Amino acid sequence: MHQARSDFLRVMVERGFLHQCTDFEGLDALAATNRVTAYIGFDATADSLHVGSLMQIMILRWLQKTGHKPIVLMGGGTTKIGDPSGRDEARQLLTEETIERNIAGIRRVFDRFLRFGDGPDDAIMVNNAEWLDELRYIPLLRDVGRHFSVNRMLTMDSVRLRLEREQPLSFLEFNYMVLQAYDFVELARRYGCRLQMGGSDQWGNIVMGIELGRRIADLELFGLTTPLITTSSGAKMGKTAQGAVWLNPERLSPYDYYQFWRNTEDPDVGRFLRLFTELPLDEIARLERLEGAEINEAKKILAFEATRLCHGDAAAQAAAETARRTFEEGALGADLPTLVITRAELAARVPLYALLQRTGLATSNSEARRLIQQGGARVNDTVVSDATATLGEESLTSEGVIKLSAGKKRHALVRVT
RNA sequence: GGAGGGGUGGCCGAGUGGCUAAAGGCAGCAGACUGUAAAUCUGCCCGCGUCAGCGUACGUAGGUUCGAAUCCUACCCCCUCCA
Repeated sequence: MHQARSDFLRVMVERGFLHQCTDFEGLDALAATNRVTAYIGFDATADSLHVGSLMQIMILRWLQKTGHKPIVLMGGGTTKIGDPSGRDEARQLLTEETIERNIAGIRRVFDRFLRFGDGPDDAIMVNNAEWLDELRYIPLLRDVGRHFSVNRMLTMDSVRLRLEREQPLSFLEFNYMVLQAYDFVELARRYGCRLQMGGSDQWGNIVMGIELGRRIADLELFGLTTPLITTSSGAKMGKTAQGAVWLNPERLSPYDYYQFWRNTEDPDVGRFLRLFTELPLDEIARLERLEGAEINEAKKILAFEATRLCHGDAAAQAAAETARRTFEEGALGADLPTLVITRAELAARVPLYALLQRTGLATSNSEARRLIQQGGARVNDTVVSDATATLGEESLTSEGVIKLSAGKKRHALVRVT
């Protein structure tokens, strides 16, 4: 489609990050000759981000790699109010301390992907609470509010779709786009930020920011969005059995993160390699041509590279090695989730279902029992289908552990002290 | 402020006094088939319990009944229309 002159936009196009851009040629010309400062906003509702945000993280990374300056904007101000979307009555308001902690956790994720500092192309993280907290209503209405047309706002997708579906839309939420537009202008003033990026659902908000910048500060700003990413079977990406696929190791171990990518559906492999690894495009083209069982090689590379970016080389090696030993040799991998119990407890015999529950392979004893009855539970790779079975010291392997499995893919170890 | 409609299991959504731990769908788990993929078929899917047992559950709190998700009262929340 587009021929980009700038490294940054060329990467965006070639690797599939670009969905829409407000002025492709203009931005391209700017990025080809100047260092561009760009930002993406993130909520501070959890202490980590999940793969749903990974595209956004990757474009900030590419931005930096191609010589530009990324700003990570934390929505500390907006989070304080609480996102009013949906019909969910129990949205608890986050306290200031929680938000602080969340921002700190998210910062650790970004530290893996970006280089922060004071240099011209070092990334910075800023919190919109810095300016939103101090806004005064009347001045805001006079200076900013008068540039927004309600008629226009009502036609924006985010609002229109809600109204058409007769779903509630609070005034607070209606104002989100005003605040977000204001953020962009504030970042432009403070840091010379010229570009806002985001998911395709942010298009309307981004455009509002650009218009506001032109009206109140005579700024020429740009916007760029990424496509909404789903798996080829249509599922929203980033959900798994246990919940969201988190990017920090306290929430999801590097091994599980590796497994998430390892289990990518065939048709997604090429696309994911382009988006979530930094392998050269010709190498990716080669990998995605693999067919049948051979595509598993490509999935291993995807899993390894994606894990490396997020958790570092050592963790990725360990995860890959554990996966290899567990799946290809049927042996034990050191990285598997491990439960430690005392030798005395084991000697007194422990029900299998209890161990399954305690290792996290089942969420309750009932679920563990069902698992056993359905033939999905294995002890040291032998199926055990008696729901009343107990384990004792005889189950310890020569390595001094018990390997428990739930189905073919989920494994855990029990060790004694 | 007035009138009407509604709050059911992770989500959607049936259910108007016992047969309801609650139809159906989605999501999820396991088995079969495979390539740690997809699709398909089968079983499971509140908790505790070595079965058929018990405990909780249909917005919240009470009440009526031998018996309530279903009836009554109060409260909370949501939606629509009117003012």
